[in-house]
Amino acid sequence: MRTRSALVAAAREVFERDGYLDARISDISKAAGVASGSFYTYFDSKDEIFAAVVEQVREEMLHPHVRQRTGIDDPRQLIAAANREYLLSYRRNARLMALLEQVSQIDEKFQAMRYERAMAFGERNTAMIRELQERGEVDPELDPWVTALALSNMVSRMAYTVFVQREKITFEQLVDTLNRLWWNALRLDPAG
Amino acid sequence: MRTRSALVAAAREVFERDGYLDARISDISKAAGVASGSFYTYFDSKDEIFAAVVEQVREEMLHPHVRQRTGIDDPRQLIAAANREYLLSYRRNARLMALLEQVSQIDEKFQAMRYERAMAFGERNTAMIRELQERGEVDPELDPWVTALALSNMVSRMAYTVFVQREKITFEQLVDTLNRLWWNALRLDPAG
Amino acid sequence: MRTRSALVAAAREVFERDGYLDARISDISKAAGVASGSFYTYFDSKDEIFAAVVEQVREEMLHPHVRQRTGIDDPRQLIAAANREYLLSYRRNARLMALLEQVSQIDEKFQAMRYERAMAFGERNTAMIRELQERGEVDPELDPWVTALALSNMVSRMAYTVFVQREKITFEQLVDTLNRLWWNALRLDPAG
Amino acid sequence: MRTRSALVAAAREVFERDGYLDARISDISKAAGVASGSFYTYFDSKDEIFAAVVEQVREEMLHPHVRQRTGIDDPRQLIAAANREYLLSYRRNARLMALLEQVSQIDEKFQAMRYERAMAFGERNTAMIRELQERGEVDPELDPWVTALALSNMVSRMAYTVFVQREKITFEQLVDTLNRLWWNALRLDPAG
DNA sequence: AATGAATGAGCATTCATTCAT
DNA sequence: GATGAATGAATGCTCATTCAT
Repeated sequence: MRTRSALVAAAREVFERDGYLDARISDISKAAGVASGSFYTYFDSKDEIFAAVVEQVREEMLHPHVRQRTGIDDPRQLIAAANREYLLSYRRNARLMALLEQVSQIDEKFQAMRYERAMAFGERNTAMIRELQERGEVDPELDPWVTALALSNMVSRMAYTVFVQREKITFEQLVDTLNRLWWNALRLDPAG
Repeated sequence: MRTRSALVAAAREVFERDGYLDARISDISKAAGVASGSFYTYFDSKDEIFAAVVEQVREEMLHPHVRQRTGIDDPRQLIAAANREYLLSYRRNARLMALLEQVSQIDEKFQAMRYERAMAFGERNTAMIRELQERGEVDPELDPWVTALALSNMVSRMAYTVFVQREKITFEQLVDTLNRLWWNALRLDPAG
Repeated sequence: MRTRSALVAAAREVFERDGYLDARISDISKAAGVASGSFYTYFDSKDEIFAAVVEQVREEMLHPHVRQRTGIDDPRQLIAAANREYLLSYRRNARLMALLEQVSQIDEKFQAMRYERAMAFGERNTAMIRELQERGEVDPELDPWVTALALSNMVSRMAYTVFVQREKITFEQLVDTLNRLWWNALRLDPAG
Repeated sequence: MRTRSALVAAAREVFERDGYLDARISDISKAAGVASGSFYTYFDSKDEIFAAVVEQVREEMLHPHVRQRTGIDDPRQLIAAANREYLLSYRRNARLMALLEQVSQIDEKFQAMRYERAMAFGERNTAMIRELQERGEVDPELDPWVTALALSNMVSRMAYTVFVQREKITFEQLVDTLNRLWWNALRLDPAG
């Protein structure tokens, strides 16, 4: 099992350093300090170990930051909190997020994974928007599903632009603007 | 020159069918009905012929749609027109846009190309937003540059979601929601 | 015919610049300012045009320097004159001689050519040595044929060492030493 | 290591049979009875394995023939012994010497190698000639360095002529004539 | 005779995967 | 389980040669 862990850790390093395509299985084994053949005791292919890397990171991201919704009730503050959390997490794992973006363009399996993740986000937000519309706090003309997807995409794409492509925008500038855009877009009154 | 055209046409076919990575140069030659060596009379590498495909499509996109801004003055209508035009164009070339997205994750040269294109869009919109802020028609709290990038990203990402990932959203639903989100986000009053 | 001449001249340039192996037929045509296909109107292959280059140089070497033995009778002076002439000619055409050396290692046809040339030289010298032995002026213990070959090889190899490999030896130093070595080797008395 | 040895042995065979240029790496692998890819476990290129072949032969040539100078003091005998030893060794490895000659005309790396070897020989002989001149046993008019190079070249070139080009000269005839030519050339008196 | 685009055989090289130890 | 040498399929690229114009 130590070998397996070493391989996953090494794989993350190598993937982040060389990119998915240029990462050779022999490089991963070498970085893990094991023989090239040992790779196949635990994984069958490059995409399988990549999945393991992603899985490991997902666990890391969940464990220490299990923020149960801390009783925030104001929708504006709720949105702001969610955006900040997402952006912090993205920044923390920027290299891996870049990698995921890359791999999802190369391997269909991961394209599906990313898609599902986006949909999950979307659904959660859809529910929120719909509820707020029913409460009369949000522009009733907006289609909740399309709106949820669009705003989520806006945030994730900006995270990519700033943290991966290194567009020179400060973190606070980014969060602040995205929050305002969400609020405005939904016509969430500050009075809310 | 007939050979060159045949190669570019064949390349587009093969790229759209197999993806950039799986497209073999020999396949392109074969699809063009020329000898494998003929490829190298016109191109030096796969990315060079891909650039030619992109260039050709860009020309196609410019020619018949040279819409000089037809005297639209209302910012809401201006935004709506731009969104519609962009989405129509994206839908028309969806396969190629998907390809560009893929290749820009694989080849740094195209990553740069896409980045520059995004920046150009962004700058145009930044200027518009700044002007509208000065006229008092747009939320003055928004940072023009971050806002422009965010909203552009929102639109292009939704185009990808709908036309490439085939998320089931109708064209009118999409344009309509994106327009509203732009207007709301900027706090552009319907009154103009 | 102008095309043929242009090709031969261009071939010499290209061969001397790039070496036999790296010289491409298309380069020769380009250097001659003719289409690549035109090469085949006059030559069938690289070694054929190389033969033409060699032939042309051979003609150049004969024409202006037709030194009939100008009544030299002293064997020592005869040898000295032959050595000097050979070395001057070698120096004048050093690049081509290097090329010949190279090509004779690559193409059997030219190996045979060089061999025959060496034999011709050898035979002339064999006759001379035999005659001098009969006159009692040369060491009678020496085998005329082996001696002739050995001394010829000594001179031609030193020409290569000095004019091609650029070993730092002055021309006069070279001629002088080789002359003495010939004379000594044959035990040709200065008294004549 | 068995594979490496098999490759070097096979390479020597293939090189001697086909010549350096026509030897394909796949042929060498095939002759060694290993997969084509295995070649690259041990060598990076054709010239690298050629260097290994040369190295191996050099070792073979050194081991069994470590002739410490057996107290020969007479310069004539010393020269005779050196010539005989050189010619025997050349004859024993004639095919490889021919190959070296060929490759040194093709690959600059080996040209340099051959040149250095010739210089080493030359320097040893230069020292000997200078010493004999000081002792008054050798013609003082000869330049020691040019003489050493010339006589060395004479011997090595004759070895090539006889053992590679198969000029019909018996071994004893060859050694004997070359010895006399050395002695005469230096004016080394039989009296010692 | 001249052109030069088109041809396609030929070979080096990489690297995921296997398997005897 | 671990090893790592051996495997061999797969493909890009060059360039001498042809031939329709």
